[in-house]
Amino acid sequence: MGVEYKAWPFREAQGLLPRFRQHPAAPVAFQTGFGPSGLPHIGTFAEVARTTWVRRAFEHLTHYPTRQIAFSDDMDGLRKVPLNLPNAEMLEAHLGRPLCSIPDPYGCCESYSAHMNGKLREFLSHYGFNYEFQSSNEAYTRGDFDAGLCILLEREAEVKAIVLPTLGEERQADWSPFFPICERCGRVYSTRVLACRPEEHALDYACDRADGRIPSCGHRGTLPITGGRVKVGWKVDWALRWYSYDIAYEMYGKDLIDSAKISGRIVKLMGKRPPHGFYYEMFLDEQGQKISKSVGKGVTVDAWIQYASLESLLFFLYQTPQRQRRLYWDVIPKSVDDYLAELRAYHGAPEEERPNHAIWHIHNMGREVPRFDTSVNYSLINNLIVGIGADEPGLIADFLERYDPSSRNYHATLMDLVAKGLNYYRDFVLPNKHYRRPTENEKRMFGELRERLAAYSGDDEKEMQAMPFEVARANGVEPAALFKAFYEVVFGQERGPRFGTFVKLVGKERAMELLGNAAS
RNA sequence: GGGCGGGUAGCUCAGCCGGUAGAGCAACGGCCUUUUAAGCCGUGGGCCGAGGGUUCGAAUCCCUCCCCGCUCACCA
Repeated sequence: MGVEYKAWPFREAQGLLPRFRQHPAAPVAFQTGFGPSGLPHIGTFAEVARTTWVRRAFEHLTHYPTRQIAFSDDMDGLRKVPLNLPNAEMLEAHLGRPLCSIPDPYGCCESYSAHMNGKLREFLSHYGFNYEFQSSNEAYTRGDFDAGLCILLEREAEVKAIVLPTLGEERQADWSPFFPICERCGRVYSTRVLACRPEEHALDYACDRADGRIPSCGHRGTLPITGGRVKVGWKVDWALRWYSYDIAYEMYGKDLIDSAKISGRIVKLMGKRPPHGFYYEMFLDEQGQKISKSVGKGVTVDAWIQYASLESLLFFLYQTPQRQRRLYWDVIPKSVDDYLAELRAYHGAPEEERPNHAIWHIHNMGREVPRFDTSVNYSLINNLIVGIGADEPGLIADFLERYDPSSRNYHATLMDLVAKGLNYYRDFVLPNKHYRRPTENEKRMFGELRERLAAYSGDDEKEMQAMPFEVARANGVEPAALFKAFYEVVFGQERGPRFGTFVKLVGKERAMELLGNAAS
């Protein structure tokens, strides 16, 4: 191929090329992970989106078939009860059991993890991602991992040699790559491996490792390692997935860099090559803290969608994944306008340059790129909303379409921007306004202004503009003081739109209503 | 302590496969036949964290150091 694209998804895809000198026999597998102990959050969304971009870039370069797996770790045990879930007492009783064998705290699905998995699938499908869902529990039970498990059992000592040095002294004593699920009490975090029996593909264990709130039942027994009766621990589990599904690509947060290294060594030990890795930086909240998974702090996908388009979120997520960035409400307006600016620029870019644009990646490899050739943008809309203090979308749109007639060609998009701008205004601008009560003198002037407006039959901007001046002079007050009072009382801000323009825009009736309220 | 990222205008950041700095907001000034501006036009403002190196030339590449943040060292 002649062109070298420098956009990061292409750099990633290019890193993958040396693995496939020949056309691969099976679709090239890209994977994302999901921990179903909580609801899917924006990090999960970001990971799936970014992986999709790399996948598409790879397809663009090679035309090889690919697949994307969303893998859910639903065999993991519950170590502590999340704060944001109902039925905490019930969950407490199931600590240490795999998520897939704990009842749904919401009571609607067949298990805890089934609920979370359902949410994930709903979430990803709703936003149009292409992926195959894979449950860890189903994979274990079905035997997807059996071959890999047998290799791990044979080479248990070597796996230990890799993992033990990374553990604390205390854990080293009884740590094993294998976590048997106790046949009697069903817990996975209370067991301890006593002996491995590689020739029988089995191991001996004891359920006597009570830890904190996780009890043990004291049972001792022997279990085959296959068929989902035994799972493997974290880094080993990751390696096992890579091994069993021939994962070629997986990205992860920078907190997992060390884990990925360990897992890579394990998968090599098993005889396969680790996937091409890529780590991304974490998003920070307003205070510069990592966005929490369990506590509903920070921006969620659904919340973003209320204030701006999905595309603007994707645009945000596309930018510099390896740089730490703040993800907070105040980044939304800028992101929307940056996105719209890119959208305008995109159509003017030469064909061969387009794959370097975020727009190309966001809109299905440049196949479905909308147009938005108008100067209207989100900040204009927000300013307008603040300026006229109106909450009628039609009114705002009217003004915009007069302001720039070309915006009429994008009416639907415009209305969406307006609706979302109004949401943003309501939730983030309005709470910061400080309305004050008018003085008696000001009330009287508002009343007089209202009467003048009522007595006037035309709708000439200049004539209406003259009214506040007349009222102010008649009361021996500086016009500036009256304007200021008007803005502070009606808009909750020191400044506002030109009076005549404002009345013309919102209509005399509405203006009189506002003045009437202010005067009472 | 290890790993990762950042330190550029008052604030938030872009620029970083080298050619003497940009945007948005804020500030200031001006404009729409009257003093009010959602809007428009314009202005000011930065030894680009510190030092050294490579180069004709470095915010941009290399080295050292300082500061800030995140993250792993317990668990998946």
